Amino acid sequence: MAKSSDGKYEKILHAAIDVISEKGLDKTSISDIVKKAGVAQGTFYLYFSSKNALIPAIADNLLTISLESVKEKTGGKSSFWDILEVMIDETFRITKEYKDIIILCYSGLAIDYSMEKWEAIYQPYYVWLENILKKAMQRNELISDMNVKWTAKTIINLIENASERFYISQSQDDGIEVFKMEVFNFIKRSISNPS
Amino acid sequence: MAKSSDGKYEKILHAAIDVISEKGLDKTSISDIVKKAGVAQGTFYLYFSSKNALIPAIADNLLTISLESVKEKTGGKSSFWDILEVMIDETFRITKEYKDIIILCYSGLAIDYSMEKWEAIYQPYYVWLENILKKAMQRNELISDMNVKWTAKTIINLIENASERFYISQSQDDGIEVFKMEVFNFIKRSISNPS
Amino acid sequence: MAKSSDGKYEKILHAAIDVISEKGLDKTSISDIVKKAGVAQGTFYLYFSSKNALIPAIADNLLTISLESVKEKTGGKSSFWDILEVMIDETFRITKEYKDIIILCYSGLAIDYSMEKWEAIYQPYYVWLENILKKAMQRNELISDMNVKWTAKTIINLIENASERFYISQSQDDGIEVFKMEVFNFIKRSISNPS
Amino acid sequence: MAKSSDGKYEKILHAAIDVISEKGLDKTSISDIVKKAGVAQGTFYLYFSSKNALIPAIADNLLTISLESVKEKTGGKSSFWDILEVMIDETFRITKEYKDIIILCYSGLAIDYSMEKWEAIYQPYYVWLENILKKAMQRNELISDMNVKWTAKTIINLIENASERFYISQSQDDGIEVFKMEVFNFIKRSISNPS
DNA sequence: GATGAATGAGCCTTCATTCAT
DNA sequence: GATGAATGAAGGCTCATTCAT
Repeated sequence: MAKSSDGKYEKILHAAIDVISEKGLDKTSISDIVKKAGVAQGTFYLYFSSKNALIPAIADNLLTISLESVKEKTGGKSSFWDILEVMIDETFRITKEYKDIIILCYSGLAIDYSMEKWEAIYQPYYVWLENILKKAMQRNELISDMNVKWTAKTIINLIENASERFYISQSQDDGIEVFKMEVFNFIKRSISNPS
Repeated sequence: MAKSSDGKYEKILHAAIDVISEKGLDKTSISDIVKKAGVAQGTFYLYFSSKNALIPAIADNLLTISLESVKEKTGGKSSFWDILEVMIDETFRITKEYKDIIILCYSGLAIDYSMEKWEAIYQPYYVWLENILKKAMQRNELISDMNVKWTAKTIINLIENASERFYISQSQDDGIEVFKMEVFNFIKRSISNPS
Repeated sequence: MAKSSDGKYEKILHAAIDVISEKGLDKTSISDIVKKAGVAQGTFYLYFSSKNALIPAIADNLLTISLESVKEKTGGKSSFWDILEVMIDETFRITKEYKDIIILCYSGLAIDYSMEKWEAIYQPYYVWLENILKKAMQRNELISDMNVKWTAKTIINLIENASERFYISQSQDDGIEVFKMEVFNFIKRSISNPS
Repeated sequence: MAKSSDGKYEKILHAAIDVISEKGLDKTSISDIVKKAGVAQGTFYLYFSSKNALIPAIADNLLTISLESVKEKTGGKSSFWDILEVMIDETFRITKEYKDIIILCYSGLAIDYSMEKWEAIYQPYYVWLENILKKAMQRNELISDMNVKWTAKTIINLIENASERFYISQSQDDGIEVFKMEVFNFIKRSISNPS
């Protein structure tokens, strides 16, 4: 059930990630990608309809990696605050490691008014966190009057944005630990059950 | 007089905003811009070094408009919560009105790894809010153990991201008033002084 | 078969020679060349990296023609003086026929500081004449204390320059026969063995 | 009787020589030249009708310098062979010093089929050498059956070409002294009176 | 499915030249 | 004479896409 014969889909996808990370989306040509992937020019179009079709695939790939990593690291944990800590740690780690791909996703998804695709791609992450939140609410760890859907999205965004400010916008007024702690506390103050 | 410039910089800038909003950055050619601006092809390059040099200028222009609008609307207010409400209202309004430019800024600033420019452009907004926060802390409206710099950035981002999710990513699970209220409460719970 | 190349390289090269001979290098656009060659604009760049890359190819082509013609005409001759006469005749004939290309080579090779390429292109001609000179020395037709390498280059240059003065610089104080004879005698007086 | 007010003609000419020597003719814009000359864009056109009009002026300037230098150095000498030696030395020296300008003249004069201008520019040099040759013939230093006009041109060309091969085409099989000596002897064998 | 030579539309950019001041 | 902002034509080159093999 492989995507295709020789894993050419993956070859092209990873070559694209490599080259675009290095040269930026604009400066990267299909020619660069197929050269790196070791396939012919025309082969690209057997797997991707166009250059822009790459970006959702890349973004999806990145989010899948992130989510799996978070799921794995939070495997045994039940306390919401432990899970939140892992989410923060992992988001910072992944932002650092894949900052070039993240930039590419920003520039790429803005093309063609395809911003809505973000939401589709993030959907599994949102759903996962919604469930976490619900369980924590049942355990009275969190306040009860909370819009779970909205809060899940906001928390994910808040963490991601903080780490992007840190690693991409180079806004490093303080050390990374301060950054992480601020994120944690900002969220905790807002949604923990004071009981 | 009137020779130098003749407002050509502004003419080009606004023509660029118009055309790019309509067609998107990639599909817009310099030729489109100068035609709309009513200047010669070469004149463009007297004011902007390249096509990409437009984006920071556009972003800067947008933020200046936003900030001025917020400042004006909060003119007489002293309560932090009144100010926050204005910020939320204005951010949603501007996001709606200028959603195309915002998208363009996302994609444009991601090009050339010039993401750091965001921070420079936002600087005046950050500084303004930091001062607001400090005054509110002195009035005991807010908790005292707060990293003002970090919180200012986070609040601005949180509001913007929520409104972008609403208008751009079309994540309209709930009505706009719910969205706005969630933002307000999330922040309030996190930083208001419970005293 | 017939796919690869299909003689497109030659088509482009000869179209370039034709058009540039007629219009001059500066006034000739790639567009002119490909139109004449009957290939697409982009195809040009599959065979030549840039417009300037044409000139060495053209120069090489011209010298190959010249050398082959000289070799053929001197086929049966053994006397150095007969060979020299052929060289002079052929050089004058070719200069007349291809004066436009020669001018183009002068101007083209001067671009990009690629003058050294001249020497590489002339190498086969130099080597051929060096061998002729050596054999003539063994037959005692020529003086024995002669730097063969240097003399070969100088003789070739001397003939070419004279014919260029005649056809290109229009310095026709005297008839062509006088010109040719002067060249012949100048060289003969300098290197013939008086024995 | 200055060419113009502030020596702007000279300023532009020398700025042109400097910039073109450094960047090459093609890559040099009028803008570069006027910037270096410290005059306005439009001022250029008060002194030169176009960019190409520069080259004959530059070539003329170079030859005037060369000829004056040769004349000065041969001031007291009467022996033709002493004069020839000076000519060779000076030509090599000037070729080394001004190789970039010489290249520029090659490429520039080939434009617009203006090769004939070479001859006009060289005229004073030719005439000077013709007179030297005539006097030497009267002193029986040289053979008597010689086309003076043709020989003058050929000698000048032969020396120049040898030095260009040495410095520009980098054809340095032998040291410079060997090169110079070969030139001297080749000419001497050809035209000295054996008596 | 895989190839890669060929395509050709289109764009950014340069730069010689002009002209109102 | 001098200026330099403005012009706008022109062209080299790129590159996504196609299609015959």
